[in-house]
Amino acid sequence: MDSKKYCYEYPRPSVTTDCVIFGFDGVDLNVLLIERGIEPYKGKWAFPGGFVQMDESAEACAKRELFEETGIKDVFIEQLYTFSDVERDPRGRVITVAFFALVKTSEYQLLAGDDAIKAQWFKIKDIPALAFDHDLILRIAQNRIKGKIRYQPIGFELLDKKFTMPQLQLLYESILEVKFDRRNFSTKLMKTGLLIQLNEKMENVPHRAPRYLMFDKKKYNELQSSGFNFEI
Amino acid sequence: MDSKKYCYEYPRPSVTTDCVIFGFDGVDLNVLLIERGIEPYKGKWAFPGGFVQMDESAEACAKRELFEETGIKDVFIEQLYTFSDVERDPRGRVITVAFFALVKTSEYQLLAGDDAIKAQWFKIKDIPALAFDHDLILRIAQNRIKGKIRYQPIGFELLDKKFTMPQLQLLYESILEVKFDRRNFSTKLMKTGLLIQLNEKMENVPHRAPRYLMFDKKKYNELQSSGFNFEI
DNA sequence: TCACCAATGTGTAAATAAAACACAAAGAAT
DNA sequence: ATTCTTTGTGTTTTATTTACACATTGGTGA
Repeated sequence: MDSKKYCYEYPRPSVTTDCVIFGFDGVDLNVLLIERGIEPYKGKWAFPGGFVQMDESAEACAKRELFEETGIKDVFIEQLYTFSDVERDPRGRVITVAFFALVKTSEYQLLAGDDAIKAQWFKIKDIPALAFDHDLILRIAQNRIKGKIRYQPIGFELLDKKFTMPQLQLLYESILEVKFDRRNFSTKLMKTGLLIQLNEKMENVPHRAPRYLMFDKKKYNELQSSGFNFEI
Repeated sequence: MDSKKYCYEYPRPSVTTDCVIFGFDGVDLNVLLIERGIEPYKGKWAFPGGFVQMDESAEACAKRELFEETGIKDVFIEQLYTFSDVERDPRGRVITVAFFALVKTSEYQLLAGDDAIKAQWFKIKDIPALAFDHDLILRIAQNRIKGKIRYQPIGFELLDKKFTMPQLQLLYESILEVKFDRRNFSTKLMKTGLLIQLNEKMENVPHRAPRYLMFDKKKYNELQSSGFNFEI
C-alpha cells in the first residue's frame, strides 16, 4: 500500500508554524525552547511548532501546537513573519509561518522531566545553538517585541495581573536593553491613565513595600476604538 | 496519464504570494490592480500574484510574479502578512504570503489595452470590489505603510529621484490621511540631514518655483548601521 | 512695464514633552 | 530608636513640537 496518497498536479511545499514564546522571570526576558528528540538537528533546541492541518488556519495551528507541546493556552499570540528560504529545512521544502507569544510564566509550571517533550526556559542573553533557521527567527522576534512594546501595552501580558512599578520597569528595561530613570518612568506610565493603583502592597520585602498595580484593559480597549494610541 | 503526479503522505495546502503595489500620482496614493480573466472572481480586481515554485522563496516568487504581470522590477518590496484562513479561496486550501511594493509610477507606464493582463491604478479612496480576501489584505497593507512611513524613509521609493518639498508633503499627507503645517514639515524633514538640496528649480509653474531635493540614501545607510533611526 | 497673485523659503514665540535631579516616607533589621 | 534600602512624589532644566508671520520668487495680465 502506498502511503503517499495525497496527489497534486504541481509540487507543493509543506507548511508549518513555529512559535517564539517569551516569558519574564522578574529580571530577564526568557524564551521557551524544546529539545529535538529526532533528526534533523536531534539534541538541538528549537521553537515548538508543527504542520498546518487542512482544516485550521496558521494561527489555529500555532495555538494548537503551543498547547500540545507546552500546555500553554489562551495567551497573547501574534504572527511574526513567514520564512520560506528553499534550503531552510534539510528534509525538503518547508515554509514556516512564525508566531510569537507572551506568557505569564507564573501561570505555567513546566513539567520538568516529562517523558515526551523536554521544554526549558532560556534567558534571551544565553540561548543555546538552535535548530534550522531558528536563530534568525529569534532575532526577528526580539526586534519585533522591542519595537512593539513602545507603542502597544503588550508588556502586561508578561506580568501577573497584579504587579508593581519596579517590576514593570525591569520588564521594559530587559526587553529594550536600556535603563530608565525610575521617577520619569513611573510618571510616564501613570500618565497613560491605564494603570489602576490597588490598596495593597507587596509583603515581606526588607524596605519600603511597593504598591500593586493593575492594567486597565477595559479602558484601553475603549480608548483604542476611539483612535487613541499608547506610546512609551 | 494521470496529471496529479506529485504525491505526499499528508495533504498540503497550496502556497501563493500576492503583492499590494502602491504608487503616488502627485495627489493621491494609488494601488495597482489586475482584472481577473478567469473564475473564481472573474471580472473582479485582485492583486498580482501566483504560486510559489519549489526552487524560489516567497519573496523571489512575489518579485517574479510582479514582473510577469506588470513589468515592474527592482522596486522596494517587503513581506506584509500571511493569510491562511481555511475558506479564503473557493478552489481549495490556499495560503498566501502577502507583500507590498512601492513604485515610482513615472518609471512604469502601464501597457493600456494589453491583451493578456489588464492592470490599472486605483486611488486608495476609490477601490472597486476585490477578489478573495484582498480587501482585508489591502486594509492591512494600508495600516502597515501608515505605520512604517513614520519611522522609515520609504516615502522616497514612491517619488522620482528629484522631488520638491511640497510633493513630499503631499505624499506624507495622502498616506497618513492628515494635514501638516507646511513650515513645520519642511523644518522637520530638513533636520533629518538626509535631504540634499539641488541647484535646480521646478519650471513653468505660475508662482514661485520650488527647489528640487534628493534623498541621501548613502548617508542614510551609513547612519542606520550606526544605530540611528529616522522619525517623522 | 509693473502691480498682482499664488505659492515657496525662512524665522520666532508659545506650549508641550522629555531629561535631570532631590528629598521625604515606609518598613524590616539591628 | 537608629540604620538601611527602596519607594513615592515632586521641581527645574532642556529639548521638541506646535502655532503663527513676513519676505521672496516668478509667471500673469492690465
